[in-house]
Amino acid sequence: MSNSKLYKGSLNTIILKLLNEHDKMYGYEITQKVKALTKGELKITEGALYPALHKLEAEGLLDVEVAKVDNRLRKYYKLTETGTKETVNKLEELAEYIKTMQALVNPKLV
Amino acid sequence: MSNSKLYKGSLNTIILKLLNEHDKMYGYEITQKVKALTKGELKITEGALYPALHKLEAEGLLDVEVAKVDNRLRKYYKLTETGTKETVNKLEELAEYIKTMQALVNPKLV
DNA sequence: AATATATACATAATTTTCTTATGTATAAGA
DNA sequence: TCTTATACATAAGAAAATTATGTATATATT
Repeated sequence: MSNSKLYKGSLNTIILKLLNEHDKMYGYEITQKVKALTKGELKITEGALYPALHKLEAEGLLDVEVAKVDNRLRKYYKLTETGTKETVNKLEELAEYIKTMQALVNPKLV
Repeated sequence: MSNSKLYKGSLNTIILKLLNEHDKMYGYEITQKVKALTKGELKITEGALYPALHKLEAEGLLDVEVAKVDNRLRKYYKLTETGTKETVNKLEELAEYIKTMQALVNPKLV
């Protein structure tokens, strides 16, 4: 994912937020979108992404729809209602995380 | 550590930064300091903290000094020179992480 | 005096999340 | 023809945490 270990635990937040923005996306598209948005800083590996998508689907946060484009398989994922609610939670947690870490590394400013 | 998984991977950064601020600290003191600075948001568990301290020491980032206070053992940790350099790296990584995540969750602002 | 809580360390089993490696298959470009 | 891009998947292993224990002393409460 990156040389930094801080991204551990962030993958679900990233997936959910992207699906919240783009309605429906397929796995490979997510990897490319993340690469583009972060200017190459962050690369989502397939070994991390696909199991994560399967798990989110199993938990009922994502719905999947299979399509065939140019004779190739695509699995489009979209948020369920529960998934949309969970996205809000994840984003709140991210904001809280950033606030907390800033309190720790920059105690004078907080 | 917290209900949020985002803290996974942040523990070393937190330890190094606190030691950078406070010169020398012992394990239990670190747990209390984190609790206080984050107003209870973040609780470092012993099962995470002590192995992390041992590893940082084994990697040469921390020096340890044992003391007896009130007939109880304390292990004071302090940054080595390498540890101080690594603290700078970790803080840069944290800043980069926050920047990257903001690009992902708030693409319009970036 | 007895009991609970706080201080202070430690580790072992398990879980979660990721990396690395590998596999299949089609399309497009050099 | 061969490499790169597209598109999925999983398995083995590593890393970092959780949860559960364990030891021991000091202090506060009942």
